[in-house]
Amino acid sequence: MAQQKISAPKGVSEYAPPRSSAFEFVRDSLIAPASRAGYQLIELPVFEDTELFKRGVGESTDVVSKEMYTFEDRGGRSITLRPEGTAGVMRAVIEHGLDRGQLPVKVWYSGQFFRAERPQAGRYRQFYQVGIEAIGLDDPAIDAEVIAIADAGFKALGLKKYRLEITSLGDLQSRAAHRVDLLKFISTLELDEATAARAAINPLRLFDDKRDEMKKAMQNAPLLIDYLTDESREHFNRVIKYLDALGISYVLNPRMVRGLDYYTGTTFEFVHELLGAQSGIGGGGRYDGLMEQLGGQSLSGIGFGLGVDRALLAAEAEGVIGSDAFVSDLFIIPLGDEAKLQALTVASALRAQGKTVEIAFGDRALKGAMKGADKSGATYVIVLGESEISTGTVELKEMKSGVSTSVKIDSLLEALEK
RNA sequence: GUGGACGUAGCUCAGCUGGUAGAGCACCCGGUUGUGGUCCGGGAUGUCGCGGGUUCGAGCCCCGUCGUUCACCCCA
Repeated sequence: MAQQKISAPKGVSEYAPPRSSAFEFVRDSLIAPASRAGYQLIELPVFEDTELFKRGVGESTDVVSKEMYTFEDRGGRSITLRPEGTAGVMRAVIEHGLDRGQLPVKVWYSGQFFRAERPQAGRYRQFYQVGIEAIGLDDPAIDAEVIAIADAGFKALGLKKYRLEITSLGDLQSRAAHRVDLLKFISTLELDEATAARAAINPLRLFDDKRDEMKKAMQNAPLLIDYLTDESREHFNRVIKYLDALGISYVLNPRMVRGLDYYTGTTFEFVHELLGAQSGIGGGGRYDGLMEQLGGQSLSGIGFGLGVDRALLAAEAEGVIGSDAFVSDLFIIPLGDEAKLQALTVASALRAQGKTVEIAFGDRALKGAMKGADKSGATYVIVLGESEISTGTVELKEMKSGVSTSVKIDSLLEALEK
């Protein structure tokens, strides 16, 4: 009796072969530059105390107020599936006293995150991000380095059609001054109910409105960048100077808005041109008050998160995804029971030496097995039957040329390495 | 969360004004006994997303539901 099929929960992204190898390539390419810059892996739980995100990310944010997967565990604790990476990293850094050692603390992470949004292409309820955090250094040079690492990841992937947008959100003083004038400006606007509600929660949000009439209305709104304190301005100017020196191109976007409360100072976003509405492939910035907010010492920090799913979509859209499909070195076709045993032995020995070896089990006809070998893209094929076993010699066939040479089974390794 | 589009074999899709489903690709087998890619021949496959309704009769019409997708929103 056929049972009813069970399908994946709504809106999750998952990757099966052969696309999974593209996913793997994207994920690894994006994060590789981090370890080359001395960042070390930090592996964290996917669920945390709900309070961590409320306090870290901010209760007024959409992410926390309406997009979290929160539930009570069996001990009555409120648990939340992590919607982003930074808060968890800060929690762990404080908990393990990493900030008591040499600064900055430099870590990278990779994994899945969860947000209960309405799904569409590039926006999933479970999605993948890689990211880094550099904690405990105010130097604008680290800002530039962090941005350069993200940019290097996208470049390593082969992406071209994206841009880096950058601005500074300034410090508390800068934002307070700006907020007063911005609210004054907004009060002169006629807003519909939903928009007014958004403005009440975070007036900066109005800069993000996609509607033309709103864009026009906000044309003359006071910009935060014009309210930076001398210190914030100087910091930002130096970041820009370093980026120029690094040859990293960027667009200044003083209207950029970020959805997480902890951002301060340098803030940036990578936007891809071919992705439609979900075009942000990465973003990050400083979060100078976060650690203290979470009960740690008062250290600054900066980091980014890159969307692996979206970067994959972008790579596919640009047609730059490398065709590094799985290919084995040797494909063994055993004929008969005795040969299977022999094939297993030979394969184990070669695999122990680092060779990728596949065996055609299942007693397929030789023709079918050869077809399988061909499809697998294997470099070499051997047929293992009675005569081969008794003579200890096989015909090593190179699939591409069709040429085969006699090789002793014992010297297969050397033959493969030629 | 709001509004719109779509949902037919593993994949891409066709199916005229309602009459109980097809193509290409992929897959499997064979073309004389142990060597692939081309070619030729043959073959399997669908509760037409799901549930109701209208009708003598629905893949085609109506309602609901689930999923995907586009925009808003949000952001990776």
